[in-house]
Amino acid sequence: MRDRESGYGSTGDREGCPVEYTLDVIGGKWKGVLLYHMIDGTKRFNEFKRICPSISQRMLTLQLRELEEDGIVHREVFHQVPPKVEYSLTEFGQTLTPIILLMKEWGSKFQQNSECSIES
Amino acid sequence: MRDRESGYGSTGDREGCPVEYTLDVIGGKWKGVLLYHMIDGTKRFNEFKRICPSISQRMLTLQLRELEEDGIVHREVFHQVPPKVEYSLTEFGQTLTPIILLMKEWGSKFQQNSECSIES
DNA sequence: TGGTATAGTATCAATTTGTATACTAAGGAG
DNA sequence: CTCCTTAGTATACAAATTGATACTATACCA
Repeated sequence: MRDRESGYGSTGDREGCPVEYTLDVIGGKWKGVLLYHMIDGTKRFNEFKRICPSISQRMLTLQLRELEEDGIVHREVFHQVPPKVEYSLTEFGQTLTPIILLMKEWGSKFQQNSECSIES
Repeated sequence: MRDRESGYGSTGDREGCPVEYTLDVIGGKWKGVLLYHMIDGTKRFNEFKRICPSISQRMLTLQLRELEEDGIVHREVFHQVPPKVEYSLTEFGQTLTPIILLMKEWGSKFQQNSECSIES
């Protein structure tokens, strides 16, 4: 598990914490998107690169590793040449799908430029 | 509305986008928490400071302003002395409550140290 | 005249996050 | 012998986010 230094004192001021905890797990810039793509099955490293080309290799690695550390994602290495690594949701990770899907619905519903949006 | 330069090309690789859009709106380090506390009614600036003392005054201002810019939160200034400013969810902001509540549920369920979570 | 309260700003420093580029390993193809 | 592939690391750097501290305005209260 990753470090979670919440910095809370012992004063019991943690009412907002569950939400904060959840956002800590899925709130990374790319995590929700990666999770979303794993809902419909296992994905390989380069598949992610193809699906979201705007994420750099380094960030992809880092975000996937954090998800792995949090027990959300299972990483399976196939010792082949060329190498093959598959990423999938763990059982624990699956418990997040309702949230992700709800976020997807909300996003589709309210995103203005739902089709093009590429400017100038 | 805030800038949203997604940096996507014109290749239509935006399947993950709704999730990304949603996270862009509520994914700020403190936004989910602030939203969560506004679900049960209007909050004043100092109430937020009391509820989550680990957020600095500056960040509180910034995050609330972003939520305001995104049309999620309504900010009402009362010209009194000492000043009073009330923050509440807009109608649009209310559409986010299912997500926030789901995140709260998930968080409460899986957070290890749940010693002092929600009162309710 | 000074202190209290609220809701902020302003400024700078530190931390976190992200990007770009080059590099590795290992086996097979040419 | 060199190039191709995949799934990364290593390094250097830039940008964005966050934090710490001090400061403002205004009216009331003593």
